[in-house]
Amino acid sequence: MNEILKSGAGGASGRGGPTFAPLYRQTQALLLRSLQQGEWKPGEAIPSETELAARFGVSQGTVRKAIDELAAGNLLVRRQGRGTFVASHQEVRTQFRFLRIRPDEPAGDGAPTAMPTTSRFLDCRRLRAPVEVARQLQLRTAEPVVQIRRLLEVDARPTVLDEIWLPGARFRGLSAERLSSYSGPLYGLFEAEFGTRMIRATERLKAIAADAAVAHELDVAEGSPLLLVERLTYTYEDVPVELRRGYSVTTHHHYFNELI
Amino acid sequence: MNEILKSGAGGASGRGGPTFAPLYRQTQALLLRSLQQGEWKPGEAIPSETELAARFGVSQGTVRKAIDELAAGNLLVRRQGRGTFVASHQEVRTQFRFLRIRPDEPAGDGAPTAMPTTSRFLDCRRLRAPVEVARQLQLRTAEPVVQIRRLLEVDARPTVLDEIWLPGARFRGLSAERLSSYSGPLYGLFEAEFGTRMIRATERLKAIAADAAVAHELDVAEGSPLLLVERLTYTYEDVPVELRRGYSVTTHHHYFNELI
DNA sequence: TAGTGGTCTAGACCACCGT
DNA sequence: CGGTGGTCTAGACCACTAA
Repeated sequence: MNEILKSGAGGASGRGGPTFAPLYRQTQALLLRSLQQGEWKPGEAIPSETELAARFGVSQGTVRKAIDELAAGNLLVRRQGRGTFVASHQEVRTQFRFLRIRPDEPAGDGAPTAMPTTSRFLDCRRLRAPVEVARQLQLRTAEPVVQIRRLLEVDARPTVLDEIWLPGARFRGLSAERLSSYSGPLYGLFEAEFGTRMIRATERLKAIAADAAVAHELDVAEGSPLLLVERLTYTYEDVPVELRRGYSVTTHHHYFNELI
Repeated sequence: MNEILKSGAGGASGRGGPTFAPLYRQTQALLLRSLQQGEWKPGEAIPSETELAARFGVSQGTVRKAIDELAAGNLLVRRQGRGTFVASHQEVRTQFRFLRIRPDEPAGDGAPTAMPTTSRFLDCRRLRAPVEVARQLQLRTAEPVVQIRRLLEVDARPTVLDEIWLPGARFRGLSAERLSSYSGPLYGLFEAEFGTRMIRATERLKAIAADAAVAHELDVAEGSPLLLVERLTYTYEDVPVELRRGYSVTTHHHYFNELI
């Protein structure tokens, strides 16, 4: 199981020839491979820094730097005195990393404390991917996809109508029953049941006028301004695995963002 | 000019008594103080790591870690072989850190290449702070503030109407002439002419219906859905120094965000 | 008490930059 | 070439956690 690092591995430079990646990046790549292959599952501890240093034949400091960056990217979580763990969407800390809709009043800038959110599934169907969905998910048109629609109620108000598209091949057993029998974050289900961990996402926001169908679901007047959040979510190696369109009522809520 | 660090300085713990901050955090605090006091101006190089290590009486590795975090927070910029520089809003890299509106089509996820943006100033007035503005800027109601209104045109389309509020005391000589005679990013002017550097910002986004006045400026129909971006910008030590309300037309543009 | 991550050091060497 | 940041190491000690 030991891996040997040599100068001369991986890395890509600007022009032509391949360059040499620093040891800590090679170490990082090996860790990423193990994570992707599921050697350690979400929530589990990875080996200690000393152990990894021995395995990879580098110093502890080098392993440390490799882990540092993975922890910064929310792939790993360090806990002093306990170890380093594979991040999981089932944990509370990670809960609000991807949900940026907040009630207007209470919390200042920090994460909302106990925001009573319930998710109601409307339907879950298997379809052939429309052109635009296929393009964004990097599938061929008409490849099988799963479409989920659900309503998020925050503070007992219907607030977000989500329309979620997933590659059919990757989410084979996904069904309406499976969804409604599961409580907890959707991404938690995905990582536990389908081995697909959402790593990062890009979002595009627009203001649009509610059409009749959406207005009805959200209990607002047709033509009301809605916040449209289009999200593309990626798993390891920058593979897009979820397209999501969220239609949000922002009369008592807002989308929160921090620029650093 | 030398500073001596001892165990026992700064830092705040959960309960009661003060705790000891690690050396690299104390170093960071000293660097921050120098930055805030303008010992090194935006765009200038700070002393080398070795030099700082000697000045603060710590090892180079400790200075390095202190700088690492400041660089991660975009306060400093490292350039291999050249030195470490105070970040500046006058540079091109920093340009799009705070402007998240992008044209729909061209660029993928990367920063837009040569997005033709022109800023037209509508007015610049000195007023007494309305309640809500005062609250957010942590001023007393009716304290003097500067209000700037401007129109951003992207790709020759009127796209964002900005309404900017600044504390009057901090921006004393700011006037319409000063603004129109200055080309370049607003934050560049603020840091160069008023010694106030914008460090981070929080934004709250909503979808709203355009009222008559805003609709007229943006050349859209009254009631059209607009993206409202309310930004609170902070300088050193988390002091809020700018409140901005941006009304964006998102028919051909969107607000881009990345979740990590 | 043993094991983990967190801090700190000193020193070596490399990669890059300007002169 | 000299100076800068970037990498890597080995070892010491601290702080926290769990058994």
